[in-house]
Formats: sequence, C-alpha cells, structure tokens
Amino acid sequence: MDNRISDILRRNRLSVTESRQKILNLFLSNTGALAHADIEHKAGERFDRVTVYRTLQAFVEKGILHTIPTADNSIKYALCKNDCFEGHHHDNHIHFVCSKCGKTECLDDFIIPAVKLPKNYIANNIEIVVNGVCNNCRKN
Amino acid sequence: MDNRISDILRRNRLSVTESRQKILNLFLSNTGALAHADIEHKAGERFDRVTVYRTLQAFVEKGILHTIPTADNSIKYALCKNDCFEGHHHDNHIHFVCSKCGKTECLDDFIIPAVKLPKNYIANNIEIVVNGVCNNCRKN
DNA sequence: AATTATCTTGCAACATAGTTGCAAAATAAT
DNA sequence: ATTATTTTGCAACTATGTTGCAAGATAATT
Repeated sequence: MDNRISDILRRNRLSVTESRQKILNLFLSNTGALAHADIEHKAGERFDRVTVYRTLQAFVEKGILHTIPTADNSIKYALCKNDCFEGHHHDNHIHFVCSKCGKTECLDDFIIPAVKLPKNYIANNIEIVVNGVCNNCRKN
Repeated sequence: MDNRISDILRRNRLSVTESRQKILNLFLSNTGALAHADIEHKAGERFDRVTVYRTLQAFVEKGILHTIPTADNSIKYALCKNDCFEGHHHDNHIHFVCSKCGKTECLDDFIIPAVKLPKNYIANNIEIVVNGVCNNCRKN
C-alpha cells in the first residue's frame, strides 16, 4: 500500500493497521465525502461495522477527516486539508451536495460569507451546506 | 385546549386529535426547536414513539414544522412562519445553536447571504447553522 | 343524533444505526 | 525475540426509525 498513507497515520500517532490503511485509501482515491455505509459495503471489501465506527472516530479526532452534517440526518466524512491537528478543525469551507449524482464535496476555496446575527450573539462556527446541481451533472 | 391549535390543524386538513393538539402546543408554547426525544419524554406526558414520528412527519409535510439539520446528527423541528403550505417550504433563515444552553432557534429576520460557488454550479437550497453563544447565555 | 366511512392511534414485530466489554490478534517498543 | 500496548472482531446491548394491522377516535352523511 501507498507510503503516503502510512506516513499520515504515523504522523498522527496511530498504529499502522490494514483497516486504517484501506479506509484512509478510500478517501484519498475518492473525490467527495463518504458515509459510514459507503465504507462498510465498499466493493470488494467487507469491514467490520465496529472497526469502521472506531476508525472514522479516530480519524476525526486526529484531524484527518471532518464530518459534514446533511439534511437527511446522515453524517458524511471528508478529508481535511493540511491544517487540522488533534481535533482542532479549521474547515471553514462550504459543502455542496449535488441532488443529481448525490455526491458531497468540499468547496475548499469558497470561503464562508459573513453572517449577520442578532445583537450580542457570538458565532463560533458556521456550517453551510448548499444543495444543488454540480458542474458535471449540469452538462449531462 | 387552545382554539388556535385546532384551527391550524383544520386549516391543514388534519383531523383534530389529542396527540396532535398536545404536540403542536409544545411548539407554540416553546421558543426554540425540539427534537423527537424532547417530545416523547416531555414532563407529564408520555406519547407513543410511533405517534410522535407520524405526527412530526405530517406536520412537516403540511408545512407546519420544518426540520433543522444538526452537526450531531439529530434532527430538530421548529415552527414555520406563515407561508409554508403543503410541503413547499420557504424557510430561508439562519439557524442558531447555543453551545451553552443547547437551544436551537430560528433567526427568522436574518437572511441567508449570497454564497459564491464554482462555475456552472447551481444552488437550490442553502442551509446555514451557526454555533455560538446566544444573548441570554452571554449575560450570565 | 345515529350510522357509516375515513383517519389515527398504539401495539407488536421488525430493520437499521451506534455503543461497550472483552479475549484474541496485530502492531510497536524494548 | 520478547514484552507491552493497541487494535480488531465478535457478542450483546441500546437507541432510533419503520411497517402492518386491529381497535379506537374523528369526520361525513343521512
């Protein structure tokens, strides 16, 4: 398996195991976010449910993945870019869900706009999920 | 029970039943959003789980309530203002979750800002959930 | 107001999602 | 190579959500 993958695991002080390598690989070789179920029944693979839960949890804690809330109440996971360490996430980007192909992607270069709040309200974190049609599906 | 409540139900072509009246009353006499669990184990009441699910579903379909996605993967429900009919929702407002008191509220007068998207992407719906501290908790 | 038709409730049974404890296996440290 | 630590996978469990159906409640009809 790819060297880059074990490097990421080691850098985050996680033992390099087969499941972790395979699951991390799914994210690296995939655009878009994945849900727990996507991973559990991935073509050609069969991961134990519990292992998937624990692996995703560990990856989120370490800042390798971040979660994306969706309207239909299913959590999706996506790779964090560079600077999330030890659970201090800085994923201030917009998430886009295409209603045609169903893919969820991180729009990393599209910054969260300023949001007006009532007096004395303090914002710590702003989640934006845009639902629509992506470039690819628009053309077809 | 309040006349206003049976009026709302009748206006939406729903039979006026005890559970529906009581559950709708919870929303009318409560600021903030409620989750399924909040309703099921409401002080002094015990609603059947299935009834709560079906009631919430019916209310959302009719446009009496709308759902709010949350980061922790639990759906919350809140009253729609006036103009949602027959499932055509127009709740283009920001949702605010206070990390101190845990309350979720609809900021009805705070409009969703324009969001920049990549070329050829089309936005149909934009969900914004702001996490922070509300006015009330800030003062205490 | 009584009867009939329609809708809603609540139970049972089931399906899916997520968690915990623990012994065996794998990885890391010595 | 041996020991210590971590991770895995199974079983058992809790929580969450769904469906079918008979009994009960509400609405419509006469």
